[in-house]
Amino acid sequence: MVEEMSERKIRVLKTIIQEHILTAEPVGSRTLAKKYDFGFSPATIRNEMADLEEMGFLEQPHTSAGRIPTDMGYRFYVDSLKKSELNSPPSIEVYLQQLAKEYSGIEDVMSGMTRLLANLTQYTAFISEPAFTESRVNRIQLLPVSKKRLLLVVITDNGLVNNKIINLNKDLDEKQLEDLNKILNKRLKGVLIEDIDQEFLSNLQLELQRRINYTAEILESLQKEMSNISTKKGMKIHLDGTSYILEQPEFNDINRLKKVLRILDREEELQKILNDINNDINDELSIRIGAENELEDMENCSLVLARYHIARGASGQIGIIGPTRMEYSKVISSVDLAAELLSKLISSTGR
Amino acid sequence: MVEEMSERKIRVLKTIIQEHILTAEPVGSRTLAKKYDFGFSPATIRNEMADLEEMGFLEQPHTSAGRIPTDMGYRFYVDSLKKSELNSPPSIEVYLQQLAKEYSGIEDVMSGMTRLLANLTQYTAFISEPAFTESRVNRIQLLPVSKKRLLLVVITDNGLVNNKIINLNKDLDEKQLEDLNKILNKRLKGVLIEDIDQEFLSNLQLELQRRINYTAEILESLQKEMSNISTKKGMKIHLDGTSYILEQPEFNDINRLKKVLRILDREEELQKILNDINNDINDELSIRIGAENELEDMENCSLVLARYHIARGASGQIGIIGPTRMEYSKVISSVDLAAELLSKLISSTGR
DNA sequence: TATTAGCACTCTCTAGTATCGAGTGCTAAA
DNA sequence: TTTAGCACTCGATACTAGAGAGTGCTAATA
Repeated sequence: MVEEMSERKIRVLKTIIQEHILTAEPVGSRTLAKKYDFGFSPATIRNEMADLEEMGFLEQPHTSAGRIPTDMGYRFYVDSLKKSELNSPPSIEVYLQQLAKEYSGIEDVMSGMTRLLANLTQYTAFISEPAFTESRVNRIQLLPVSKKRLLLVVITDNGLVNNKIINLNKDLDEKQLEDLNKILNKRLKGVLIEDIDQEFLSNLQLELQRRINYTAEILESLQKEMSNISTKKGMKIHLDGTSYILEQPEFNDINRLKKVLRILDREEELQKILNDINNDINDELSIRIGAENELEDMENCSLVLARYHIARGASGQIGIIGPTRMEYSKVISSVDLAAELLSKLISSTGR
Repeated sequence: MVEEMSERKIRVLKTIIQEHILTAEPVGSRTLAKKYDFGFSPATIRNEMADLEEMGFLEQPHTSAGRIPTDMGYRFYVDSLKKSELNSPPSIEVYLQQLAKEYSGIEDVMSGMTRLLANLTQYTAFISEPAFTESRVNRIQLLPVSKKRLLLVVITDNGLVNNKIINLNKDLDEKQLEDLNKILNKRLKGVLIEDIDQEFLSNLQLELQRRINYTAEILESLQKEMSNISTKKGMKIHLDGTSYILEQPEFNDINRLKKVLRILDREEELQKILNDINNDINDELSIRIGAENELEDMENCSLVLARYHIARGASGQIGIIGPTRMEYSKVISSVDLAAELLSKLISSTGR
């Protein structure tokens, strides 16, 4: 029952998948034999196809149609792709210099890269903002915004910036604020973001209470924000090229389209998907094909994503969402390239 | 030829439009007479319909179908709606208190309100971030992020916050930075954002050069950012409920859908649309129906938007994009309510 | 024994045709 | 001025037939 995968079978399978990716139609033996110059006849291909179907790599939409790849077929294809060499990416340096001129500031780089990746691949692209894991506080600053309102700015040793408005019940004068800033910096500088938890801060509060009459609310906000940025909960996701999905013939079916767009419309949904993948592979390129995705509504989609890195520890995700029938070869090399570019763009200090 | 608009015609027209909004189908005289209890027969309605068609308020998809409203028909309907009373919105205070608890910080309030408005109306909602017109600098602060990298934070007198990373070619030490911050604050506090232009800054530079050796790049970035935030160019637009469009039967036609989604996918496109409307009406609720929109691809859509205000001058836009056949009554009152809520939520100092 | 030509069969897709029904415009009567 | 009546229009739906692409199986071939 369990057949061996002969060289010829592999060749046939790969060709079918490539042809299907190209045309979005079921692939038949006759067409295949005509278009590609195998050394054998359609009948032989038919036999191989029947075998490949039995093995689970192909399926027929209906009895008298050609074959289309199953998720398992794509999986085989993708795995064999990763081993062989991919399109060597164009020189990174060229891109880098140009991009560095166009964008400044993380926010800007992120949305710029998302767009770039979407344009490059012609699929929907996303980038999640970096989580602050293993980052240490380098500077913390409270600035007065208006009466009873402060801006909290946190800058880490690896150059990440986060800011947040804090609403208060009482007012603090300039002098108190300056004191507070001094103490906070003194006590927090060099501390790991994830270590600034409730316990840490209630100790801090004891010290503060002696000098400043009103700190509970500030520390509470501080703690909440620290936990947010270190766990990446609610972390922003940049999205671009959503409308490219519409160009894919498999999504002319409005119900399929709805499923996907509903996911893309909900940031929390995406966060959940990314976090799940986050946990099981840490560094390599991750690929989820069709039903490999936890979410049932993603069954017609594939997801290709990489992790980009900023200095020590801090990292985020960048990738593509497209139909199962996507141009994996192109997408994989593009995501790879984009991740590398993004890492360099953000980490590069003053380019 | 130019007929008078009798009371009865108005009644028929309005009823047809309401019925069409409800069903999304062409409205026929028989159905109408059966469902609504006019004092006259289908034949009379037919005559009125023929008149209304000649006057441009209705049209027939084909000879033997019922009537659907034209853009002009909707326009008449909407104008007459605005005069009569709309659904009185629910008590704002109730919402306010709840929302103020959930959100903190502008970013948060904005995306929260966008989602709220989308859920309320079941159409796509958007909010543009407030432009800094008529805002004055209250505090300006440069913070070191890493070598050759600064964070510029600008806080205005009306409580708006903006920040931006600046890349430098040289490095500044703490002392220089402190000096620079002092001088910048002294010279810029109270100045209108839009007054901080090239000329203003080149004067400033003369003064600075004496004390700090390296400022050109910083001032250049400062100027660029000031011009960005005062002209609202590239101002962020929050969007939510995009997938609600899919529920509208008129967008089962994939080509119509493509047109709209392609616009929503491009922030610049939206910015352009909003800026155009921005210019011609300043305060009241603006409504663009179908072909009234400049953009041809918006011909099947209507846009309802209001301006929200934060303290003196600073304001942004909030609204809905939906099919021409939208529930104007509900949408108008919702947008009105949302604009008011947003204004209060953002301006409220410490609620 | 592996391959292939031949052939009957299957199933989707498209075009053509008939029918139904909601809706219209027009005419003539109330 | 309104309305009942009626012939007519046209999209939507259902049905049918034929074409085409593809298959699996069998028997002949290398």
